Amino acid sequence: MANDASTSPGETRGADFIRQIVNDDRSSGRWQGQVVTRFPPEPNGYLHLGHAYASLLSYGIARENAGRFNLRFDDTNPSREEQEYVDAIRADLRWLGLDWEGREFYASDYFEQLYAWAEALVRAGKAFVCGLTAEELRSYRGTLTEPGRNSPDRDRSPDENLALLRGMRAGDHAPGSLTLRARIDMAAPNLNLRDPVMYRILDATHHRTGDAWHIYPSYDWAHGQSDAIEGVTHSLCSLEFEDHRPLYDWFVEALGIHHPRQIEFARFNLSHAVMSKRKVRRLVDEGHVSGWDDPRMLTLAGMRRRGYTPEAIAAFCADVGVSKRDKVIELARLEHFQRQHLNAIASRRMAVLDPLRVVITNWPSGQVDHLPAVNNPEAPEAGSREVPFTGELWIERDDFMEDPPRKFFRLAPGREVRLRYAFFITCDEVVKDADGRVVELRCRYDPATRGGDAPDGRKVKATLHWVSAAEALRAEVRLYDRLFVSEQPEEGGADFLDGLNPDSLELRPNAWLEPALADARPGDPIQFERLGYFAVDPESRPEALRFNRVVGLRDGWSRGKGQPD
RNA sequence: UGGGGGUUAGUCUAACGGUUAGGACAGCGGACUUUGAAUCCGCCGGUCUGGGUUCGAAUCCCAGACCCCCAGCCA
Repeated sequence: MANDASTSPGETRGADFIRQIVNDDRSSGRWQGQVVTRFPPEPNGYLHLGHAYASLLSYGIARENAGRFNLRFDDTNPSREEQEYVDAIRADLRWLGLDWEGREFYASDYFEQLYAWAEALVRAGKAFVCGLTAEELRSYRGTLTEPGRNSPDRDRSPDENLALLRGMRAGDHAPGSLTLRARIDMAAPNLNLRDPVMYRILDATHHRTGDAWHIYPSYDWAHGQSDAIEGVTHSLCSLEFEDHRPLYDWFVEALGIHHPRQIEFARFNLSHAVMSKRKVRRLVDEGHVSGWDDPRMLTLAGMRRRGYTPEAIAAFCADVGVSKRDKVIELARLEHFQRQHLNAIASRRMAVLDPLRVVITNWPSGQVDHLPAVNNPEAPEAGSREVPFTGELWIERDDFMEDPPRKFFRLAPGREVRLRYAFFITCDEVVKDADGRVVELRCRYDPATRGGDAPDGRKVKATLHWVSAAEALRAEVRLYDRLFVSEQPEEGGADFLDGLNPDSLELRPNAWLEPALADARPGDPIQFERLGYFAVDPESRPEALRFNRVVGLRDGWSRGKGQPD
């Protein structure tokens, strides 16, 4: 997690531009050196990798500066927000490792205060009730190049406005019939300043306040004031709110309340993926994925299910850095950090995904040997386990070729290879079925090579993973790959769904696992040797084991295969 | 053709007028290897363009190009 020592107060070199600002503010004594940040998700969907980045950034900056970090649900639009999402967001953030120390707030906590402030602005002549319809409002707003026009209601008296506003609150007016607008400048080049809407009348039940309110604050009216109430010092948000900062500042100034500093950063896109809420929702709604937690999704729920670890996500987010330029991060980068973390902690196990039978012809009938196998070569303290070896085994079908090309050095007729942790075997005979398909290999083992070394010093070119047939556990293994073949599915005119990867999920329903995998639980970091990192799916049951591939091992063999040599 | 941002290798990022423009990821090559993994070593490759200031410019100035965001009673 972020514990960047290079960002102590006054120190700016090496720090990103936001941390430099925070450091400068601390050393200049602004806000008495306090640092308070917040993460303000709207509970209208599931969190994804981009939210992880944003939340970790605000959380990290608070921690590095011995400050506070608040979680605040931005629940100002009851028509699309639900408790289900609040619960999911909370769970995701906890899983990520964020600790808001009980400071879990809601914009709706502040509805009463916001309303009182609205009346104050009305009294001060800085807000008015407007009777323009939505369509009229749009036309009065002007365009990017032409100024807007004042609302006919703009100069209504404060008393009348107050009466109307109270009526709005009381439910005396139909949804859409009136709005409360800030009285700023209809000729402002920044459209956000053209008398923006503060309150709209909504006929909806709020997930927390129920039917207590008929009016709901807009984002602009709620956000800065919520920050102010919480004493937020540095309010971090993404670039599209840069245009809103003058309005953010205008409101807190007009109210004369605590004035947080809004700082905007660029979010990122991941290659071969979509991040926008709208598109992610469409994947779910149209059934292109199994749900919000489909392991192919970059939702935190999906990534958790897939087997991604919060540590890897945090390392990835820290590495992406903070800037204001558009960025598309290569998926390989995420995978790198995931491999790096799992390599250090994953238990090595053997699993055969696409099995080919091997009979050891000279193995003493009925005998079972138990061979010690290292759990994690990167962590000797993880110890070892024993794997059973018998005369009938499964190996990976890919690990045998009847007529191998030059650089294939796994098993082939007449060739000797090592079975990991076990013995050298030599392939004597290939058994085929009526269709010519290889169904069994008959091999001879060398008893002197027990453990995997030949006393005579002879070498083999390959080491294969294997599982003893009698003791093996059957499982379904799911191989996940990028959801999109196109690098940037969101770009270009074509429908982003055209870029869907038809092979993003490959089932291996007949996999065989070594017995030690019987008690693996969801969340346990596991490497299937030579294949990749895998995780137990939450829906896995003892009688129907199910594993998900998090990410494959780097594979120099298959990478080089397509290249001319 | 209004306003607000942005532009350093394929990707992300560092540089704070003085570095042979650094690092990571990707790619390529090699060493090692009981995971074709990991590890180690090496290579490839960059300052948007054009002027100017300066002994010296990615950095400062001028002009231009290109990209992103904004016309919800969404956030």
